Formats: sequence, structure tokens, C-alpha cells
Amino acid sequence: MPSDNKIEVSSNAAPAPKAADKILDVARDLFYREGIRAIGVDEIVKRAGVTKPSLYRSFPSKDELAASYLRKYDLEFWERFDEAVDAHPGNPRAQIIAFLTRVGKRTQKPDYRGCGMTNAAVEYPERGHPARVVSENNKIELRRRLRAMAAAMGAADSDTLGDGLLLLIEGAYISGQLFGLGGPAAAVARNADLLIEASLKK
Amino acid sequence: MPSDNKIEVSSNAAPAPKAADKILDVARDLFYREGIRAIGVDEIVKRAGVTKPSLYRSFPSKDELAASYLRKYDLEFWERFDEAVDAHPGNPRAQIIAFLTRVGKRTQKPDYRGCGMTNAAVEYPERGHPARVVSENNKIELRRRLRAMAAAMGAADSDTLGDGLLLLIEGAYISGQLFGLGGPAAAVARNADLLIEASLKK
DNA sequence: ACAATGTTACTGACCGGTACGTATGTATGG
DNA sequence: CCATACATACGTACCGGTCAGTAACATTGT
Repeated sequence: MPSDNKIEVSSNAAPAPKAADKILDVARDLFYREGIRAIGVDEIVKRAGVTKPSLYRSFPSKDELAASYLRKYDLEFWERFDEAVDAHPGNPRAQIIAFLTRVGKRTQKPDYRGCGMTNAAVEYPERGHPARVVSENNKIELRRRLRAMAAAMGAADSDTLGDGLLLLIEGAYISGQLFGLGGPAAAVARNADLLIEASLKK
Repeated sequence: MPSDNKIEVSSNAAPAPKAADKILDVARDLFYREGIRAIGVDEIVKRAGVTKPSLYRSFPSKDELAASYLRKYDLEFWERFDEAVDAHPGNPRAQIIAFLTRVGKRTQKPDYRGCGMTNAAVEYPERGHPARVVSENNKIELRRRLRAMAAAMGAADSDTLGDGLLLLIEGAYISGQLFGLGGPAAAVARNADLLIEASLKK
């Protein structure tokens, strides 16, 4: 009896958040809200309650920390995307509309700041930058999937429709943070539906 | 005849490029290509062949210099826009398509870096920032005009169509710099045409 | 003991911004 | 005709602060 509860407690409770996790959490929040270039490493370690050497023990550079933030963002993005997909099995049109309805709603939240990966690509135009590479790969994969879904819908020109949907999505990300509440991003699902409708008829 | 030509020459020739002009030209180039936050004032004055005090005599701050760059960008934007409009008097649909065809072409140029104003808004999320204010006003006016043109086309829901066109445009700006050649931005005019077609039928 | 973290102090480069002296053109007064 | 005066335009040198990143060592928990 002596050691049982101790083991149990230490196993199901949060196992003492490591420094690297706290850093990544804070970085995610600050990078997304204010931008990567706008946030210095000093502010990150200060808010995370850790010290600078701890950051550089877990991440080789600020650029790599930014890339790690985006890899996490990428994972969460595909979770949201697949949630919409899984909600409408075998119905790509409904999958797209479900996803875009949720995007449209998120863009209307007061502190919406667009897509972290799109923003990072704007901040780092240099080819090969660690943060940009993550963003580019995400967008390439998104394009691939949208085109595949457009083909599954039976679109006359599925590549054009897939690309059109991607344009609407990126437009919603940007317009959401530019206009805020009442902006054009609220109409993204409706426009996507119109575009799909127009692309399906022969 | 004696003094006439002298006056004439001195009035229509370039009157010795002032420091402020050179600064603004260089700033425009560097800010657009690399981003505003990425470029320091030292680099601007160096490339302009002037000194830092000269910059601060003409511009109260770097933020205001960025705003000046964007005001110039704004002017040139409306020139391009009105060019497409003037090319098809009384035909808003053709005006839009003409504008988007040109946008689509520009996005395929190898050093395309999107819309300077969109990028600036991403770089400066803080409300009230001088650069952001210029961008926001430009986008608000663009939205107004697109909605008006959609109404002139006789769209069933003209506000939705106008917003949809804006989403496609912003999506093209972003995708252009994300994907480069062969990216989805090349299909912006075709998708706009489909969207318009779908929005016109009752 | 060992591994992870904290502490302190530091580097060199760069940031936006400025105090202050200097050249040059020009208009006026003698 | 020339000297003075003044405004405009520009340069040198510097400011305090912050940037990303590191070295050396102490502390902690298991």
C-alpha cells in the first residue's frame, strides 16, 4: 500500500509540464497573435517562466522554434479538416461546405488572426526558410486534397475547381483578419457552394 | 526666344531627384520584396545613397515611411484597377475579368510577392498602426466597388458575389507568393467567371 | 549519479532615432 | 560687385535599447 497511490497520482496527472512544452505553447500563442518577427525570444521565455538557455537546449534557433510552432499548427489544421471530412463520408461537397462553414465562423471571432502558416509565409518570403517550408508543404497538400475532392464531386474541370476553393479559403483567412466582424470572409461557404454548383454542370 | 527654352527645360525635366524621392523608391522596392519588418532604415538609406537624418527629415518615423510606401502603392493599385474598368465601359463583368486576368498573369511572375497592402496588414496586426490603416482603407474601398459592380451585373445577391470576388482576389495574392509559377492563382479569372455565372441566374 | 533546469552575465550586431556640425545656393544690403 | 545672412539640404557620430545566441556554473528532483 505504501507506494501505490503515489504511482497512480504521478501517472494520470499532468506529468510536470516540461520547459520545452511551455515554451512551445507560449510561442504558439504569441507567434500567432502578433507575428513571428514581432516577438523576441526574451518575451517568450519570460512569459513561459523559463530561461533563455532552456529554450536553446530544446530548439536550435528561433527559426526552428517557429518551424516547430507551425508543425504543431499543421497537425491541428488537419485535425479540423478531417473532422469535417469524417462528418460527411463519401460526400466531398458536404465535406468542403462543412469545413468552410467552420472557417467562416472562426473568421468572425474578434481576435481572429488568419492562418498561422499563411501569415508565416508572408513574413518569410525567403525560399528555404524553415518556417516557410512547413507552410508551403501544408498548402501543397491542401491543394492536392482539394483537387482530389473536386474530382470526386465530378467537376468538369476539377483542377480549376480545386484551385478556386483554395483561393476562397486563403481569401477568407486574409479577409478575416483584415475586416474582422462583418467582413467578406463570412460569405466563404456560400460562395464556395455557388462555385461548386457552377463547376458541376456540364 | 532667348530665355524661353531655359525655363521650359528646367520645368519639364526631372528636377534633380530629391533625397525623399530616392528614399521612397528604395523603400518601396525593399518593403515589397522583403517585408517591412525585415528591412531596417540603415539598409534603406544605404541603398538610396543618403544618410539617416535625411530620412527622418522627410518622414517622421519608419512606420510613417511604410505608410507613405503604401499610399503610393494604393495609388498605383487604383490606376491598374481603373485601367481594366475603362477598357470595358458599362460592362462590369468584363471589367472584373479583365482585372483578374491581369492579376492572374502577375502572380505567375517569378518574383511576385503578393499585394503590398495585404502583406503589410499581416505584418502589423495592431489596430491603428499607420501602415495597417492605409491597407484597411484600401480593402474597404475595394470591397465597396466590387459589391457595386456585382449589383450592376444584376446579381441575385450582389453583396455575396462582391465578397466572393474579393475572396478570390485576396486568395490570388496569397497563393501567388506561396506557390509561384503553376500555382492556383493562375485560375483566378476562370473561377471568378464561374462564380459570376452562378450568381447571375435566378 | 545523472539529467534537466535555472542563474548570471555576456557577446556582437542591429534596431529606430537624434544632437550637432557642415556645405551650398540665393537673396539682399552696402 | 561683393559681402553678409539665411534657409535648405546633407553628413558624422552617437544614443540607449533590443536582437538572437552562448559560456560557465549552480540547483533541483529522481
